[in-house]
Amino acid sequence: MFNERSLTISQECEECPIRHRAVCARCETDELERLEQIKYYRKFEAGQMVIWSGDKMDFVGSVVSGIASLTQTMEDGRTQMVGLLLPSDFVGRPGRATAAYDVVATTDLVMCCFRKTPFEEMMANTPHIAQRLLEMTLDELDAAREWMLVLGRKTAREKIASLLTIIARRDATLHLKAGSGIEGPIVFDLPLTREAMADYLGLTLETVSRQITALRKDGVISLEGKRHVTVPDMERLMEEAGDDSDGGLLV
Amino acid sequence: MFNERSLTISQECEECPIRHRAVCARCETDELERLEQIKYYRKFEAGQMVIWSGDKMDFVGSVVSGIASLTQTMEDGRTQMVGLLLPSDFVGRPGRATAAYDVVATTDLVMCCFRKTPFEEMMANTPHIAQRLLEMTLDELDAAREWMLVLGRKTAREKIASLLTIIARRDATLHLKAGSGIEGPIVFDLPLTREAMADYLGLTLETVSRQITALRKDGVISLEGKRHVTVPDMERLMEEAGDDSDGGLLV
DNA sequence: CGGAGCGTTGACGACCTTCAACCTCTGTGG
DNA sequence: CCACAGAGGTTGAAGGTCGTCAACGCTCCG
Repeated sequence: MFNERSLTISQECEECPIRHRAVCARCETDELERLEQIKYYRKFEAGQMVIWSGDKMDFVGSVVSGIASLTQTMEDGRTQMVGLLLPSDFVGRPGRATAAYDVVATTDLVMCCFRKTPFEEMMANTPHIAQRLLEMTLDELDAAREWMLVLGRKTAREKIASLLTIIARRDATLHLKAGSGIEGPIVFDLPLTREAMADYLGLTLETVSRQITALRKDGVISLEGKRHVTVPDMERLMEEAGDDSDGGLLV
Repeated sequence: MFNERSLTISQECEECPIRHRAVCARCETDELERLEQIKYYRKFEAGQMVIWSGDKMDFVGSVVSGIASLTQTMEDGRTQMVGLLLPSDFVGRPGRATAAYDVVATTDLVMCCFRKTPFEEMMANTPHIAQRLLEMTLDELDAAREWMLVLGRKTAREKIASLLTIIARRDATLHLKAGSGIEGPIVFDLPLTREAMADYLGLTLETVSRQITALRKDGVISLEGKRHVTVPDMERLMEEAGDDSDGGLLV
């Protein structure tokens, strides 16, 4: 296979699609210039490992495009996804030498990376970066806790509906920037295989498949192919997820 | 009942039991003096609500002694504990106006509080506080993700063993400060009711009770009363938890 | 064509929940 | 002083949800 890791991708920070949501969101022009000097891009193909748990982690970075997943694995092979990394999400922990989780490219993936030491130095004298990272970490903590409720207390059907809700909501905030209302059917593609969904939800892939079929038969969603989903009534889906229909706190 | 909230408790930061682990851990003497001016203590009795989810949250603070829990509740009453707050843990989110979770005093509780606005102002010009808060938040995120594996993939027996392991480990790091080895039996009291354990583990209280009985019958633990636990062989307990026996990353 | 990857469906059974009875301990009031 | 209620906990029986094992379909690709 062609190793794409070494590809050089040139991109100005000012035109970066994640400029205003990533760890650099609050940086001023001069700060951005310094970041620009130490950044480099890496590409991964779908399915490729980005980092192995326990390995030395000599870089940190942001997801620019594509999706990556954070997973934990037990000795006997049971695995649980503990995070879904979307564009602008941050990978790596300043101050820690080794990776705590496996990071896998779920789709083709582009990351904007910094070697750890220069980044940590910049963080020390650039409050804007540390502030933004704190904000992002607090958001992730909220998302993780939200997910604990899903894992601990929801039924298989509710779990699927919850996942679909999250993906639909994220897609909505991405696409319709203008406040074109949340009415009408919502359409999106599942970025995950049935197995990845199962790992996310603490289910087996068979149960995921069955519950998706059930939601389809009950008219909550409709499918074209395996991955293309239409949600005719978003409120209905959220009821199935067991959430308040007035929308969660998290975006 | 006697309302203990208004009690004044005087305590010097320098002599504070959580001085070196809490959000103020990195503060210099002068920074500590400023914190001392805006801090105040609050006491809660076991079972008392500290904050209701959705309520306006006009303070933040640290747990000084006792245990509090963070819980989420669904409309139909299902509840999931999403965090266990031990001494030195931080409560509240700078930058957010309302509480995202219920906070309940699980035992009698003392908190060191700051009104939110003055604290946020201090944070803005005291990097030591923001740095420490970032560190603590990253630790909490790790703990939450560890817990996602427990909730999503472990059996009831493994869940109980995991909880016991966490409590035992924490108790060990608290008590034997000198490196007196991790050999020999470990003894501690459960700070949670069976119901609270169930809420933490995503189980019913009956299942918790049955699995504790099973672990006792199998000699993994022994009990005096309902709450006093002896672990004769810590390694055995960790095997039951499904963890690597060589100890997790998290303390 | 054969195989791999992804997905669906069925049969069966284990694990856990649900519902219920009962126990112990503690504090309260007659 | 005892009765009683309530909280916390244990145990049993029955049933449902979801996991396991297996067969099969589809699409893509060498």
